[in-house]
Amino acid sequence: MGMGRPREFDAEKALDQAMEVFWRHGYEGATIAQLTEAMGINPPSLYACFGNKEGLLKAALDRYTKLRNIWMDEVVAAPTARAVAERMLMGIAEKQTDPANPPGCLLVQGGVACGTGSENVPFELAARRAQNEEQLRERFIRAKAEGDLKPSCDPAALARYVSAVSVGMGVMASSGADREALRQVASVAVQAVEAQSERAR
Amino acid sequence: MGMGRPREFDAEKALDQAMEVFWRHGYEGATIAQLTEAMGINPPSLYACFGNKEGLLKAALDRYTKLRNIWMDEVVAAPTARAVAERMLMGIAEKQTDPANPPGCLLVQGGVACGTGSENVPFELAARRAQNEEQLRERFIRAKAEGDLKPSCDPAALARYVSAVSVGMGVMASSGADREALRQVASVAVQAVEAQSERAR
DNA sequence: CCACATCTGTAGTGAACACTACATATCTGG
DNA sequence: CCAGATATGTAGTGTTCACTACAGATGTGG
Repeated sequence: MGMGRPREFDAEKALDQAMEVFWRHGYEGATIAQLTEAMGINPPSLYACFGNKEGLLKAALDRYTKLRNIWMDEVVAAPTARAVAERMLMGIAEKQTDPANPPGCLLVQGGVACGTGSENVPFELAARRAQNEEQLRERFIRAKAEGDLKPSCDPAALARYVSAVSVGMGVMASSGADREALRQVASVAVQAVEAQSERAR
Repeated sequence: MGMGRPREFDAEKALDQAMEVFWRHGYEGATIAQLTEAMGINPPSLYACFGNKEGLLKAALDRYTKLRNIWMDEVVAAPTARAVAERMLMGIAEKQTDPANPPGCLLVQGGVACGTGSENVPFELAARRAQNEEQLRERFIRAKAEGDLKPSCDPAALARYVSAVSVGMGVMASSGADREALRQVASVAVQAVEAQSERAR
């Protein structure tokens, strides 16, 4: 038996375009018409490939978080907790104002609140944000074990803090804050991590 | 000539209910049916009183920011920049996990990204968030003049930072973070303000 | 008590939405 | 080259959306 007609579009290129639409308009604000237009395909191809709108979002999130996790691996490779925080927040200041992408962060812009029928979308995004927080938490636990962070420091709280700042920066970026403004926020934020550090500065 | 039939509902009570719906579902996720049901009125009454959905949102935001500004006045009345930041962020930890309201902050949950036709809603929310940042900024400028903040400190950057943290906490709250988690974030965040303070601790 | 103005409830309106039926096209295995 | 399988494009489907026409109700000024 045959294998059927092959797909005529590149699923990853299409996902990149869908990602941008969700990023700019949010899950509910993005329409199938906008998505298919950006992806260069027709609705039946979208549904055959991704199931439904939510399936498309999840596929786009998979792609987004995959790239992001690679970057996070570099972030947590920094030598100290302070350096980790600085590398992360300064990097976020760059990324969230990169003109190649919509401003802000897809994991926030995708939707913090949704209407009936899409209630789990915000949870889906929160779960992916939690992954990054978890990476930070583990890194800070190690930092504490290494004597880099003070014995009184709570690594989980510190990870939550850095995660919260990055989310806040994302919202600011999406509402027009420029790169320099975000850098300033990052710069101040890092000082809280420094305050939790053993004098290594 | 007569003055017409008087309104049968309390506009402020109705606004409180509408506020909660927007808060929980966001601007786009909230439907007129949900809003009218929560407000206890029918669509024509809503449109006669508030113009349209966006007018209703603005009225709800007016009410929300009015109450919030009263609170912010108390916040900036704290004696030092550090105390201002602590009072604000700890207060936000309480408010954003108050079971009397939906979790998070209406100025964020209302919508950080919107679809075509509602593009100005995120700007509307951002403008109201900027009001609080402005209040903080002025307070920190004063703190610097008073020698409470270091001469090297940028009050605008510090205000942006505290504002960003509060937004980040709001997103965390809406995705399930409990009061204690937010308190921990606030506690860490304050240390960055402390680092900008002249030794008054 | 009458003219006028405004509110309220019922019952819709057209438009936009996510999603799909169906005919056609393009592949593989035999 | 044929049968089975999957993709594509056209053209819809029913549903839900924000919003409103209209008729009746309830007030005030003269």
